[in-house]
Amino acid sequence: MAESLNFIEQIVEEDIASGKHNGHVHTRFPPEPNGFLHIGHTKAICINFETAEKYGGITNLRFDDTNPETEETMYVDAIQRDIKWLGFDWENRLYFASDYFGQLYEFALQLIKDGYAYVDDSTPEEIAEMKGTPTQPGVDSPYRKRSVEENLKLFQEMKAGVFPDGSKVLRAKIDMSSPNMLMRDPVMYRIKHAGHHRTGDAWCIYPMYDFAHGQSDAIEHITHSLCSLEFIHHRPLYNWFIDKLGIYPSRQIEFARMNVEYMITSKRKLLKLVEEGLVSGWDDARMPTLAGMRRKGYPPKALRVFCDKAGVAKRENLIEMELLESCVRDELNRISNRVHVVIDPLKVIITNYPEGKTEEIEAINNPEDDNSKTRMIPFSREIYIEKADFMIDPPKKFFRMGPGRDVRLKNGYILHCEDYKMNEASGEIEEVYCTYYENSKSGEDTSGVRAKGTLHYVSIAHAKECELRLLDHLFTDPTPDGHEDRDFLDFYNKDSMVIKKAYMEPALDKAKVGQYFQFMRNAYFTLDPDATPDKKIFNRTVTLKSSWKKK
RNA sequence: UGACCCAUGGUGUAAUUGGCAACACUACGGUUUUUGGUACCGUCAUUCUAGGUUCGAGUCCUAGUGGGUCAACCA
Repeated sequence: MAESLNFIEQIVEEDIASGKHNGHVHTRFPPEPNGFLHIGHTKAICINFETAEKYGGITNLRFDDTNPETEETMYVDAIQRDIKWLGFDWENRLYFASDYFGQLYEFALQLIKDGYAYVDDSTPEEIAEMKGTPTQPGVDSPYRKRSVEENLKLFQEMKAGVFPDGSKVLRAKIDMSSPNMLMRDPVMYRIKHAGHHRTGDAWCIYPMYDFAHGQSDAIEHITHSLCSLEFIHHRPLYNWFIDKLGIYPSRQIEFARMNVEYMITSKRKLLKLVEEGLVSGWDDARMPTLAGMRRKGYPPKALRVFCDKAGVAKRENLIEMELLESCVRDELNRISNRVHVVIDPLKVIITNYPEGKTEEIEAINNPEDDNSKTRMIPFSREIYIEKADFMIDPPKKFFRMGPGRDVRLKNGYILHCEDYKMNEASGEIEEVYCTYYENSKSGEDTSGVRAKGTLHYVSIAHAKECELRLLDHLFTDPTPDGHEDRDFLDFYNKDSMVIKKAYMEPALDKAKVGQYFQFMRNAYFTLDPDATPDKKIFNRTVTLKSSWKKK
């Protein structure tokens, strides 16, 4: 049973088989530090780290920090924290493209000397004009024929800071009539008198992506440079620079980026959500960022499995949210402790239970875990159950509480519903009266009573209040930025976070950030960092599946 | 009036490289259950179209059709 390989793995295996790079596999993840990592990056991180690991190779973390105007140290820190949280390790191989500015400058000098680059004084508009269109060839810049000596002198002066921003650029001399727009003398260096987050004011010229990325790959001896499909047109240029410079032949391979329903990955749009206050920040639990998903309660393992299951290919794709949620539930089912929390309380009085009496009932924290510990749940005469778990006139398939019915309390007794009190004016049920079967306690049930349904509850006297943040899709449309005539904000889901008060069992008082809980029969939750010792706040990660449907 | 990439169920990915279309998610049935959860079982496709090569085509060839990408001193 040969396990099937994705197309990248096939290429890697062919390379290993042919002895290329002595069978070494060395990848890199190259984020630009101008935003938080999101679900799309997660995919790229997994592909880069996992393919290297699969073939005994290693992966570098390299910040592509060639644009001083948008990049910040804060993002550098956040990005590292997020990758570590996912569980990947770049060990001591943390690099910055800015570390190579000196080397890159030398490379540029080399190309100028070899007649492959020239300084252009044209304005951005003129350069765009001369570039032509996809269907019309471009024309040569009047500065294209400058001598090597003049180019060398001007480029050195650019570096020395004698020219203002935007007055000159260094361009590769390739082919202005190439059908590939990127080969029409692409800009290699531009002048920016701006402070850089790492190099400060040491430089006033900065390399463009195309003259930094491939060269950085080569410097680091990256064997397989895995990137998303939109860079496919850059590959000829990537190879052109490697060829003309005679440097390490890294190979660029493109895969289709992963799109997920109800999520957007445009940094510009994500930043807009933050800046307009539609979310509380990059780590808002509704954001498709790693920081946001962590806060929402998605376990890192679930995210990794999700990316693996989504697969790797070159075709456009839109992954259903259900697959992500399935992965999250699967992991959470395995690792989370079960607890009792009542959200919409209905008071139940157990009339034959002694007033003032309290019992502690032992409950298993996680039945899916053989090593699971237990905890004690208080039980007393007055409890809360969910409003939805009681009906005056229930249909036949309703297995919960109703007048005259028996129902099991999870980690408790079997109750027999005797009566209820209804508010005549509102029609709302205010209290329910039950009796309990004394010999029906969980674990030592000798009553012989068979109850079809099982409810969760909290003892009113022992329950504590907490706040729940019921999270839902940030957008009401699966592809909010996929409509030409509509702005993505038109689909902002106003109900993406609903705040509710709830009653929790006392054990939850010790909940910590990073722990996962299953609020039984309801959903998975995790503690939000906004919580204080006095006020517990839980984020709803994902609901439990339910085959019970109200008509 | 160009170049490049892509095309398999509702979704995503497979198919030993020419040999009866598989897996996962969803949906819908059912079994088990002190969570209407979990687990388990079952059901759901004439591989974009038309020709061609072949004993045999999702895989190869030709021509279409459809979708995506490329014209930032962003990455």
